[in-house]
Amino acid sequence: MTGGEFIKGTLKTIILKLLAQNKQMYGYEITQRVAQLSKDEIKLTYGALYPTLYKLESEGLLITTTEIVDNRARKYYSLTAEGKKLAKVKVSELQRFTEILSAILTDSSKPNVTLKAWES
Amino acid sequence: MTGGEFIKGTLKTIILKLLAQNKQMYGYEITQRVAQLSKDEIKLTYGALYPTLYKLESEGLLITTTEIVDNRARKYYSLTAEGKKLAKVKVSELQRFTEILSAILTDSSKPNVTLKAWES
DNA sequence: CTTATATATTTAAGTAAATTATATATATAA
DNA sequence: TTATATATATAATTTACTTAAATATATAAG
Repeated sequence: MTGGEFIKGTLKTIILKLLAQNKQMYGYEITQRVAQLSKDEIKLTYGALYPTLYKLESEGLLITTTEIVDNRARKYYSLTAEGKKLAKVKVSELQRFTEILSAILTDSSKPNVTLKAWES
Repeated sequence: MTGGEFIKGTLKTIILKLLAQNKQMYGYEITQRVAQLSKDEIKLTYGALYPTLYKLESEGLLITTTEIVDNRARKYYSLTAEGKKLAKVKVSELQRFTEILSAILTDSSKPNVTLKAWES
């Protein structure tokens, strides 16, 4: 993923979220969708995307079906029941995280003089 | 950082933000402040925190001063001019990123049938 | 007085997750 | 025929964490 080093832990969850919404998507499509939703500010790299998809597959969270489109094999990914469950959990965790992060970034308060535990 | 694998690329920016706001803080204080602001949902690990502080120092983004408090050395960190500049940039980049991420996570639209570039 | 908990910093080892780069292949546009 | 778009795969490298352990002092609790 490119366009900010911030993506780091979030790729798996982003993929789960998109697949939870679309039933089936192929790799390239996922990169285009993220680009679109982010107004080109986030570009997934294939070197990150495909290994992550294989990992999710190996964990039983998604399954693949291959179709021939325009004479080329296209691999579609869709969530298993387990994948759907995890998607919900991960999406809500990440949403919570963005809220906290946002709160930290917009906070303007100063810490109180740090009291020792036994002073409080 | 613990309490979510989502932190990954964000620690440096969080530190810069807190120091931009407080002129000087010490390592332990930073962990407590993040815990407080996140209602204990994010706990920085020292293994992540201190190496990041040293890296920021080696990059000229902050300087340290040591004070003796309660008979123990305490190392205070504060931003250099360059650190302050970078803090602004990074905080606004990360804010933008959280907005995009939040948009992706809450989006409920389906992609159009993917048009080929030459079809659009 | 001994133990547990809190305060405070440091650093090594291991792992996970990305980036970068490369390879392969077909289709359409210029 | 060259460039760009579509599409997947994977190796090598780098970065950034987690986990764990070491060190040291202070206060609280029993």
